[in-house]
Amino acid sequence: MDVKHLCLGVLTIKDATGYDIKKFFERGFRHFFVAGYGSIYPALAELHKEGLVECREMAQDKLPDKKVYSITSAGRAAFETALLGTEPRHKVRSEFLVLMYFAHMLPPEHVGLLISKRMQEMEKMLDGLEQYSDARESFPDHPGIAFTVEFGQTMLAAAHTFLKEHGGDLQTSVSALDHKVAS
Amino acid sequence: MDVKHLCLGVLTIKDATGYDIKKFFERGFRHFFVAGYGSIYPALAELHKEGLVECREMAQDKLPDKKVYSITSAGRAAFETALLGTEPRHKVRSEFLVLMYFAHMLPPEHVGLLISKRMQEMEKMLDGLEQYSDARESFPDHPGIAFTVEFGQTMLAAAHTFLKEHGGDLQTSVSALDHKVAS
DNA sequence: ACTCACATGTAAAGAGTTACATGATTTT
DNA sequence: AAAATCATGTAACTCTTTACATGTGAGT
Repeated sequence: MDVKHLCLGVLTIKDATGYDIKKFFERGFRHFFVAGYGSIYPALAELHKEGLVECREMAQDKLPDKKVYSITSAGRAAFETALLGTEPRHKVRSEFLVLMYFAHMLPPEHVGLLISKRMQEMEKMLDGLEQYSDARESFPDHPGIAFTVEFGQTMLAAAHTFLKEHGGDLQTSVSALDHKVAS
Repeated sequence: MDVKHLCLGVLTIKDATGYDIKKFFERGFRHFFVAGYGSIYPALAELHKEGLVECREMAQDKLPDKKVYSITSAGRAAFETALLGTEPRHKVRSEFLVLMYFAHMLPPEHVGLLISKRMQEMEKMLDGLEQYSDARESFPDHPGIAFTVEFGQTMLAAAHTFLKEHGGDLQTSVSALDHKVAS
């Protein structure tokens, strides 16, 4: 399941331009999949070459032409096959937690700053997901959308609470160590 | 913060072979950083070339020679610098959640299977973290270890609970859609 | 003045994964 | 008999990230 297939997946929901797809990613699944233009545009070009999507070019006033892609029936079939063969991985790569792991090697204030920054990011993501709070009604035949949104909300809330409750303690411990080293 | 720097980080805690480092990764930070031999061994070779680690070769009976690495003072300094310059990213890439997002395109039993598999994996990871339940006492000058372990336990528990409480609903919704399509 | 939204793309570099290659010992 | 543990490494492949390249219009 790479960016190419995910684009195909988005196109099963609605027609879209590369730009739209990026937006869609950012809103709906930023918390579990990230993709930039550098991978989306080449993916769409390839899908087109393979006949899995069609493309209508639309001229615009004072703006570059829009390329609206739609999925073909071959594309839909390919996506379904890909889904069935996808290994259900779930990988986290957190430089933030690496930093927390080695917090004892950082200035205590830096630790505090990192934690509050991370909390802010989480709040931003939670705000983004809030826009999907009506997913159950808006997408009655896509129950997975509400499911993943609620999953994301649950995870983000749990992480946020953890940092709020234990972040201070970590900073305190690091400070204490600092003083010991200094003495 | 790449595998190279993380290896350096592990070596600030204790001397280790490439094999040991992999073990260490698996136990202590599997929930937020993954690395295989294919990235660890080349990383150690480079660190050695750069003088950031030293290496003692130890012959063994009936087993290949062991290469035990230790960090040098230059290595320690390099790691501290790297830490201070590390962007606190936290990225999730979940094919599992992609599958859940598109659950309506999968056979309902498949959805159920995916969820229970994922829950089992989580249980395994929780078991792994349990071995670190005494981290606060075992590593009194590394408070970040207990912090990240508890963070991981919190996240895994929250995810597990979510799947337990809502996984069935998703499967039910998908089943209902299936019948509608069939009719 | 500056930043955000709209809109598409390329190219090089960087990083990690997977598969390959080898092989004895211990546990199940 | 099979699987896991111990132990090291290479090479090709795949994929993504980052930086570059260009430009208008609207809002603050």
